[in-house]
Amino acid sequence: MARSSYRLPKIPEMTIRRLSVYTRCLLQLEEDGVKTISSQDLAERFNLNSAQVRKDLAYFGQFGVRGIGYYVSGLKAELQKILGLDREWSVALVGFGNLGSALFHYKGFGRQGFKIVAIFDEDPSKAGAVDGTPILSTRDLAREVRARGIQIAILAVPPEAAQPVTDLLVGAGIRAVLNFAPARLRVPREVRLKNVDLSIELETLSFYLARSGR
Amino acid sequence: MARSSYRLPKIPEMTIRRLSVYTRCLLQLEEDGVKTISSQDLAERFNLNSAQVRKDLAYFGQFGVRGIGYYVSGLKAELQKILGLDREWSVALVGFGNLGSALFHYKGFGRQGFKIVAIFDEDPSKAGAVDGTPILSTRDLAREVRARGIQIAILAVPPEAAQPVTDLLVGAGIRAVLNFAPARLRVPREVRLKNVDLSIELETLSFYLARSGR
DNA sequence: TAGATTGTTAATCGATTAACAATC
DNA sequence: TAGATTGTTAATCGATTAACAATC
Repeated sequence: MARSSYRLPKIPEMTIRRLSVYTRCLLQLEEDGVKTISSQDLAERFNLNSAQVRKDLAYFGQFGVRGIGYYVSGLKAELQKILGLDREWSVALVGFGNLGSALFHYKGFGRQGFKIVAIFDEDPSKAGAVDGTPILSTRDLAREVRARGIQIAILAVPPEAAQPVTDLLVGAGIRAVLNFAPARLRVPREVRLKNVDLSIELETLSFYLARSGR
Repeated sequence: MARSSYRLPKIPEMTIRRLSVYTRCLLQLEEDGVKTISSQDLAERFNLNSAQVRKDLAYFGQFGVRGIGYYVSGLKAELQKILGLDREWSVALVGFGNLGSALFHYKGFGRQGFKIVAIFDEDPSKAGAVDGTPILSTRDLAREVRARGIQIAILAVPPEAAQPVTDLLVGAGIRAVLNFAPARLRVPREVRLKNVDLSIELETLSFYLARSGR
């Protein structure tokens, strides 16, 4: 029952976010035919410090060549591997109202290996399929999540449904939840939960406006 | 032309985000009829340190009573004022596709004084109104933003339209932009820009899953 | 080789937490 | 008054940045 006895070193969340930003930039650079890039050059594109770029990478290994910089496609591939973007993740979209449907059609997801393999909705009249993706009943959530080996759930249900649906997902062995419902969710520690809270984003903007006067 | 000669003290962004979280909690507590709350009690609800709660508040003044804690409705009112939630902000929703429409129907916004007073879309066939909110042509963006005193824009346009639309908004004197388009935008320093980047959120989840093994 | 740029250590900066005198 | 809890200072922790030897 003992877990692996050494701990994975803790990586700052901001480092992960930057890695994700670097990766996208490298993708673009590769398309543009750029072969190598220095930490200095990469940092400047995002108003970061070049030491920070190097340190972010150093958590995971040595990817550069002294005097040269980093080979764009080599580094891109390494970062994709680190971020788990070298494989496909099976994703469930739960809730197919306005927001769910918007997220489904959002191009950015599938692009990087996140594949929505099933959509779930309470409303049985929505059952069927969109663009080849089955729309199933929330009643079958647990069974289908297991059967389809779904690892990640995107939650776009009304706030009052969020916790019950999460409990079903957790019971079915989901490993990560990206929650858009304005509700605070409880999940066991082994499940990664990430909230996208639009109110907080708007309120931080509002703070700065209120602060700088009319 | 000189700006006010003293600088506003810099408040950490994380403090603002927590203030927003506290406010929502206080709203709930008030509804539940709770009269006072201690920093300890407030902190526990979010796994924070009580000193952090007190310090967050201390940036803005002294709101507590020694031996008692904080009066829920008093503190709520103070925080709302600090966050600019004691007034209405005029918001434009730009882009009325799937995502725009989802954001429009999202309940969370209007709740706290963010009023979508106009929707803009390229497609003239969408012109008209939803729930009493006018849908206007992006061609009239600058004029309408000025005429309606719109201060905040929510961007839900395709990535390639994001920068041109932003330029129009900036030209019309917008003060803050909440960007949902997967595009890196350039705005002058006096405009607050906040990106909601769904890919980064998903990729951080993916990182942790990839990391902890299958 | 000379120039460039990495990987890494040490210095700095900023945010979180502990501790406690002030005081309700 | 005794107990509780604030506001704030000082200690700690962690993340960013500067500096530089290693090396392509």
